[in-house]
Amino acid sequence: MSVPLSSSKQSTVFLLRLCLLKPQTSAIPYYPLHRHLSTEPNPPPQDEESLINEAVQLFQVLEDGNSSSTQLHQLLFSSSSPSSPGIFRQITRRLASSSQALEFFDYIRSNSPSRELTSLSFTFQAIFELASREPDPQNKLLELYRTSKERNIPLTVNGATLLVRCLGRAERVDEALAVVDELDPSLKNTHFYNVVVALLFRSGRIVKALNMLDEMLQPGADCPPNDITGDVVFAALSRREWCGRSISDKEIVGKKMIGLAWDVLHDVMKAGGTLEAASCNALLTGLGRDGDFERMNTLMTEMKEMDIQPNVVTFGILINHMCKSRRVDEALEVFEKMKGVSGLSVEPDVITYNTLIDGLCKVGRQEEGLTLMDQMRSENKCMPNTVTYNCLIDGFCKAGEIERAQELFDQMNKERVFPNVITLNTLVDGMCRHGRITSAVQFFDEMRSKGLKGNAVTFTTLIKAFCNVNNIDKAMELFSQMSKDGCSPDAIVYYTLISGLSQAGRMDDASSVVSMLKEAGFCLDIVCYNVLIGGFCRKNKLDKAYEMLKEMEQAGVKSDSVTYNTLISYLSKTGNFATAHRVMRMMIKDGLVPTVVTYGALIHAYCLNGKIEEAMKIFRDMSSSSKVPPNNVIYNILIDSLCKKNEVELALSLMEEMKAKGVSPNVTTYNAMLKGLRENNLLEKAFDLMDRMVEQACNPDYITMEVLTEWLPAVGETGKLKNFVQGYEVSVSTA
DNA sequence: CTAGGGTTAG
Repeated sequence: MSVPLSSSKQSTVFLLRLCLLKPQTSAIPYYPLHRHLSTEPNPPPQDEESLINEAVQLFQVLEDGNSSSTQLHQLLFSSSSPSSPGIFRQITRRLASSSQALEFFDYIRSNSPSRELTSLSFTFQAIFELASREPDPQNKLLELYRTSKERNIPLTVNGATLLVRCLGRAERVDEALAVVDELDPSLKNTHFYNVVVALLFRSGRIVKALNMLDEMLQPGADCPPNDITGDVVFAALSRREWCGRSISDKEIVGKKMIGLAWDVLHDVMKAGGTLEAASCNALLTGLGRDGDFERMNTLMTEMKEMDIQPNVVTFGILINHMCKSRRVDEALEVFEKMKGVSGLSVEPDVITYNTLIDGLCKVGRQEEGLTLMDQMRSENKCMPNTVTYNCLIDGFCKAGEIERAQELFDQMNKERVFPNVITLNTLVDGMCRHGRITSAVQFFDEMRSKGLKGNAVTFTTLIKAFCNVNNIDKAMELFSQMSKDGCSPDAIVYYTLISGLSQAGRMDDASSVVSMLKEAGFCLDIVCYNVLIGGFCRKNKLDKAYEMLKEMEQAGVKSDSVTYNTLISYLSKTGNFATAHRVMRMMIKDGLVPTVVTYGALIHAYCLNGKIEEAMKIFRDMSSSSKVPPNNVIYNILIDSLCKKNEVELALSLMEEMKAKGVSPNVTTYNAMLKGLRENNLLEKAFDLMDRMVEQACNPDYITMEVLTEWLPAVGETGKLKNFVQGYEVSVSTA
């Protein structure tokens, strides 16, 4: 039964479909729109049928030079000929080829100049249809499209649809979009929009696709979305990798998608449609991705009100997002609740457990994670899998308990839970981070011999580790090894290596890696440019740094505040203050705001150049304008410089100011201050600071200890030094 | 549900 629905109902159908993860039969009758969109006209009545056949035959012989033109003319254009509106289109459809059809079209036009435009449009559509079934349809259609424009024949919606679909298939998206713009907006129908939106999503033009969808949803528009539209949007929504977009774009688009889905779901609710947990789960996932806890909560409440049973996935989403925001105890509460509250219990599955175990490990509660693994076995006969072990191994690695991690690795092997590349990478990373690079490489080799190969992540981890210990040669060796191992480097591998080389001052090597990166088809991003600019500056190669800036401009990569700060820091450190200030003005002109780092760079450089008054001036400036309040790095620079200039009183007053403004001192602050106090033998002040350090649990470092052990015993204050050290031992034992 | 990346002032 096909009952025409009001447009609001039709959009409900769309909304409902949009919200369902799996297609389901809708409770609301669905009007088969496609029947109205079909390009097949109704079969002609019998008398017309014979007229059409006759005309087709006459036209074909006319081509051969016969003089049947009068006959044809009479058949088609005499006052007695029963020309129904679609008659020419019918004839055109039956001609042998699109080129013949075009001739026929011109024939009618020259014989019936008063022919109305719509009729001609439909006839031309028939030519498009013929061409689309012939060889090389894309070029033929484009050619015909040009012809139609030359002859001033407007497109029909189906003609346009055909063109868009055909061009889209040939990935000639821009040409397809030109067709879209060409079509009379009032002709656009649902089918047309569906084809266009699908094409836009497919070609990654998400924003444009969403705008199109908005057009469809406009109250006045006569093209309500149907289930196909829903399918198209859903396919796009679940496709996570929207390649080639920047993060901010992704966010905007994601928000718009979520917003659409949110409205959709609520329209369904208002319309009294039936919803399943799966629909809500899809939306919850999106909201979670957005970090929108508020609306997640609202939705959960609404689910309850509407008697929609949450399932294990629903709880999984909630638990996951609580864990991800480090609210593990709340996650555990939800976990307990799902198991047995108000009669309807939902059994946790291995994913639920893994999520929680990971959450616990990520906040350093890996022992509890281990307990939970035991619990899943015993309480739920739910066996741990590779992911379970990976989470726990990572937890113990991050805690520096590499042996425990290795024990878990052995245990999983014994239980025949097979390690995968993530297990490998997790252990390799853990070893590297805790100074066991050699073991990491050994383990990597061992696994490879057993058939577990590494991937780009493994190599990134090792390359970074070797760069960190300044073993650049080994890092480069690994980089060349990876291609030999049949593992192609991704952008992250290149970035890591470029950064390591730049940090090590090996700018020639860094440049050659940049060339390789480009050869591999990757691009430098802003961070990578900043890394390189910083590297060139440190090597005093300002010309190279400027080359990078030029290249950035050509590549359309905008400088950010880090870029400017890097330059300002270099310029001012080399005494080039005038240029530094000029660059700062450029920065502002460029729409960027000087940050605390910008001021820090200038202040530091003024201090280094002995211009402490200039430094103080900037410092007072930033304090008063207070848009950029000084942080402890700024104070540390000044305190250190003042102490070195023997202006200890001034330094002490800055420390008081820090206290008043709630900027916490750190070990660097205390070290600078204590050195200054030692120079002036201001013992009482030093004791005061030492007490403050203990109070604030600010751990002394080797510099602190050096200063104090050289100073206090020499002035007979060994007791104070002992107390100071003990203060930390006490706080360690109470912790 | 699990693994890897880089930058600027002390």
